[in-house]
Amino acid sequence: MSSYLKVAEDEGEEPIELPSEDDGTLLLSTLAAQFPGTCGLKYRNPESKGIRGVRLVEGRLHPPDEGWGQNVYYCVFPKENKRKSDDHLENSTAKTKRMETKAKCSDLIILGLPWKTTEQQLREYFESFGEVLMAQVKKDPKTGQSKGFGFIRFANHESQVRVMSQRHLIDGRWCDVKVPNSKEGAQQQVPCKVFVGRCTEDISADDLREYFSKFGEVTDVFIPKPFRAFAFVTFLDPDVAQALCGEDHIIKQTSVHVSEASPKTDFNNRYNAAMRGQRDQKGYGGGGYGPGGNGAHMYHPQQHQGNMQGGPAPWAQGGPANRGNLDMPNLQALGITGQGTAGGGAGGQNLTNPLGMGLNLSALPMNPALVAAALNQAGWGLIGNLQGNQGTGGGDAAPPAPQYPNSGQFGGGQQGTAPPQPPAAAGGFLNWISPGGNQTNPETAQNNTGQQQGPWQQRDGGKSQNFMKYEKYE
DNA sequence: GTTGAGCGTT
Repeated sequence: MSSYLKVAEDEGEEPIELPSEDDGTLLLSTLAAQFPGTCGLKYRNPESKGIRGVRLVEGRLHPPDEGWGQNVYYCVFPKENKRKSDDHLENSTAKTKRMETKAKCSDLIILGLPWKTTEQQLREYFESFGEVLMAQVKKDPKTGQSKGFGFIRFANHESQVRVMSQRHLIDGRWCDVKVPNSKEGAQQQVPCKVFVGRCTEDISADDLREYFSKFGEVTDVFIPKPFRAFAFVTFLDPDVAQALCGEDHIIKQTSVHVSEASPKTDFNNRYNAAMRGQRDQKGYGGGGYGPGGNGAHMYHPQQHQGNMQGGPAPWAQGGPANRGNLDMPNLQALGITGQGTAGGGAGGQNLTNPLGMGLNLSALPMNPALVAAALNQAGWGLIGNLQGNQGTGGGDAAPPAPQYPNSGQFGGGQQGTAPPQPPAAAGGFLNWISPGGNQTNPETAQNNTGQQQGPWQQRDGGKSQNFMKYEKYE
């Protein structure tokens, strides 16, 4: 049984009660679900009056010796520390940091916003990830009704990268953040997402997440409703996703088949079919990840060069890449659209990856040190989890004791059935948490109830045919 | 029953 501890964003703020795991620890992911961007906890020691930090090991926050007690714990945000530590960064970190600040930000689209979320709320939510230059909620000009999506722009690219690599619980709904379609070269390439076919109805999102977590951190599971015998699983690391493609896996005694997740519109499918086998002539900056780049498998061999100077890094050996031999990060999906100007003159770069040697994001899950450097400010707790997950290396090595960074749902098993929709509590974020501390797992809610979809069905009326923007590719 | 929902008056 989990107990609850009080956590507030800062002193003077109202605490939220968060559930601890059976072992008494608090998952950083549980914390981050309520306080995005948090990297740790601190509290004021009642005896010494001093501020104490909470031990964080592999994504789990450990209670003080005397237990969580009635203390109110406060979130630690990376930005707070940044100013002080900036000048004392180790070289490698400092370099990474400089590079990151050179990468340009682009607008990001936020999909799935609650109708009631305002621009101010949107801004406030994302400010915990970094300076927000712009926040918009798109509305019907006549009625003022939100269209359920919006845009933000960060000042720092690191914030953008961070925000794009996870989903966001905003006002009780899970929202996706992506580079908008309208941005050049922003097609989702090198999918972190795989298609899982031949699913049976008794395979839940949790089952999929649990099963696939042994290969790498799973950032999302999507099961279309009504049941259609397939699902999508998204990994943090595109290498992991790629490596699994083509394989059969047995989940709950069912053989499921993993393959590439293809773009979802009819147009895109037609487009892919048309482009397959052709060389990409334009629009994809050197070819590669574009649907027409290299046949069904979107990796372009040349693109390895940028990352492969002198061969793979030792820590990469035997990693998931071993099965797919794929080293390119999902740069574009992370919003690195080719505008960056990473310093240094390493060879082997190419047009598609101007950041080349600098920011090998695909390495993140396998190289905690680089993770630490690249996501330094984030804290994230990924670090511990990634360390755990890298055990996938060596091909058939026994999976590490799995960490489940995103939920706490495994600690508690099938905890709670979510309400069909979070209550539209009045005002403010997080009010959907019932006062009794009766938290549900919104992710489970979204993926398992099949009803959470809320306003989505009504949003488009099935008339979205925004194909015009693709004309340039024909 | 093997491909998902949503993309910007500037």
